[in-house]
Amino acid sequence: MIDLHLVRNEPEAVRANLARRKRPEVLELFEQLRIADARQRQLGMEVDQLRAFRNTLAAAIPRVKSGQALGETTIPAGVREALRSTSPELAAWEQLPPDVSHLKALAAAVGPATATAEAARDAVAAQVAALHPRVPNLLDASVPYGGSDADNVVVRTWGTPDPPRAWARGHAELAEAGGLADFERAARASGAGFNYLLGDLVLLDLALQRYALEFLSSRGYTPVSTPMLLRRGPYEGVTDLSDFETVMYRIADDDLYLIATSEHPIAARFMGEILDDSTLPMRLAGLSSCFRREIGGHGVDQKGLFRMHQFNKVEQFIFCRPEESWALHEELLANTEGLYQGLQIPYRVVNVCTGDIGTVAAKKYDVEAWFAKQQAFREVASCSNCTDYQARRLKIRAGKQGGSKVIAHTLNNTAIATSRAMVAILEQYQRQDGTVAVPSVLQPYMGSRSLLGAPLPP
RNA sequence: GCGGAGGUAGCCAAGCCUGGUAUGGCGCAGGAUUGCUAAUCCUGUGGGUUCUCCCGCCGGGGUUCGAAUCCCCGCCUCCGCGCCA
Repeated sequence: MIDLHLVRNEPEAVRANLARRKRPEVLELFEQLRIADARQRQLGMEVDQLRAFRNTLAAAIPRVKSGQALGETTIPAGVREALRSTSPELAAWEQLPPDVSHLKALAAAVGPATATAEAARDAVAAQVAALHPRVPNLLDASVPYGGSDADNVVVRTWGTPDPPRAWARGHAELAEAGGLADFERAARASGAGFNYLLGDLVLLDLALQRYALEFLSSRGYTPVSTPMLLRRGPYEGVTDLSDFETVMYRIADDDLYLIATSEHPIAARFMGEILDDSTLPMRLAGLSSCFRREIGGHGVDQKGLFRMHQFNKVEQFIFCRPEESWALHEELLANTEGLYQGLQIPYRVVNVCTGDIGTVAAKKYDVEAWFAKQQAFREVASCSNCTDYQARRLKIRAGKQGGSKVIAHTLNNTAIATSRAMVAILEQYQRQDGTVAVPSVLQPYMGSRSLLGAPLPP
C-alpha cells in the first residue's frame, strides 16, 4: 500500500506518478481514495469530539459521587448539535442541577449519538480499506514510459546466442524420448501442467537448487526453506486480492493456500514485527516448490517444463532500510546474472516499462535467458524493488529495538526457477546424439558427471 | 482429536477475582552531572490527529455513565495425552 500521507499532502505528485502507468482506472481509484480519506478524517473528528465529551462525563461522575465539585463543564458545539435531534432536553443541560443522575442521563444520551457518528465513519473507513490496497505502488523515475511489454527497454545483453541447429530437439521431446520426464501420465494423474521428472533430470533439478543456494550463500544470503501453505490472513498481506482468484490453489477445508513463490512466506514471516537495524539488510535465499493455477495463454507451451502448475525455485529476498534498497536492487540483479553467466547461458536484462510493471513493484528488471531451440529470449527471473509497499501492508518496520522506526523496504528476485533453467539447459547443451552436456558449474552437484541422458536413435 | 494454561507497548512482567481511564523493570532516545562510552539523576518512549484530544491490553460483539477488568462468540500460541514420517 502507498503512504496515505503522500495522498493527502502531495496529491499532484502521486497523480502524475500513477498516470505514467497508462491505466485510467488507476487514476480513478486514486481520486476515490483521496475523497474517501478526507471524508473519513472529517467524520473521525466528529466521533472523537463525542467520545471526548463522554470521557469527560465518565471521569466527572466518580468525582461528584465523592463530593467534589463538578467544575466548569460545557457541551461542545458539535456534541450539542448531535444531541439536538435525539435528546433535545439535554441539549440545554446547563440548566439542570449537576448531580450524578443528570450526568448519567447526559452520558447515556451521548452513546447513541456516538454510535451514529461511528457508523458513518466506519462506512467510509471500509471504502478506504477497500480502495487503498488497490492503488499500485509509486514508480521510480527510471522506469521507462510505455504501454506494453513492447516498450520494455533492454538494459544489456550478455553472451552470444548460437545460431539454430537443424537437428536440435525441443526440450519436451528430448526429455520424453530420453526417459527423463513423463508428461502424458502426469496429465492423466494430476492434469496438464504437472510432470514426473525422471532419472538425470531429477538430479539436474537438485543440482540447480544446490548451485543457486551455494552461490547465494557465498554472497551472504541465508537459505530459507519455507512453509508451502499459508493462511489467508498473512497471504492477503503479501499479494493483491486478484491473485486469490486467478493464481492460487486453496485447501478449502483448512483455509490454507499453496504458495505461488517462497517470496510470500518469507515476506509474511516478519509480519507485524520490528526488524532491528543490526540485522539489516537481511539477505535470504528461499527454497520451495511453487504452485500456480494460472499458467498463461492457451495453446502456448502446453507441454513441457516452461509453464507449470508446480515447479521448484530458489528465490532471493531482502528486507532492508529505505535508504539502501536501490543499491540492493542492483545487487539482486547482479546475482541472477552471475548465476546465468556461470551456466554459460546468454541472457538480456530488461527494464520493465510503466504499463507492463505489476502493482507492487516500484521498479522491475526481467532477466530473459536465451532459449537456443526457440531462438528467443524468454523470462527466467523477475527482480523487483517493492520499496515500502509490501512492508506497509505487513506492518514490518525497521529500526533499533525501542528506538525510532521506519517502514522497511522489501525486494525480491528469482535466483533460479529450475524448470525454466532446465529448459534453457536442455536446449543449449543438447548434443546431436540426444545426450546433454552438464554445465561445468553444475558438475560438482551431479557427481562430477559431464553428460546426462543416453544416446537416442537418430 | 481430548485436556490444561495463556495472548498487556520494542522485550519481560503487574493490573483482572473486587470496573474508575496503562503500573514496574529492561532496552532505546534526549538532557543534567563528573576531565571519557562507567555510575547516578531527570524527561520521553505504540497508532492517529485539525493536538488542553482520540484510539490502543489477540479479534469481534454485549452489559455499563465508564471495560485490560464482567458476559458471549471467534482466532492464535504453548504444555500434557493420543495419533504419526
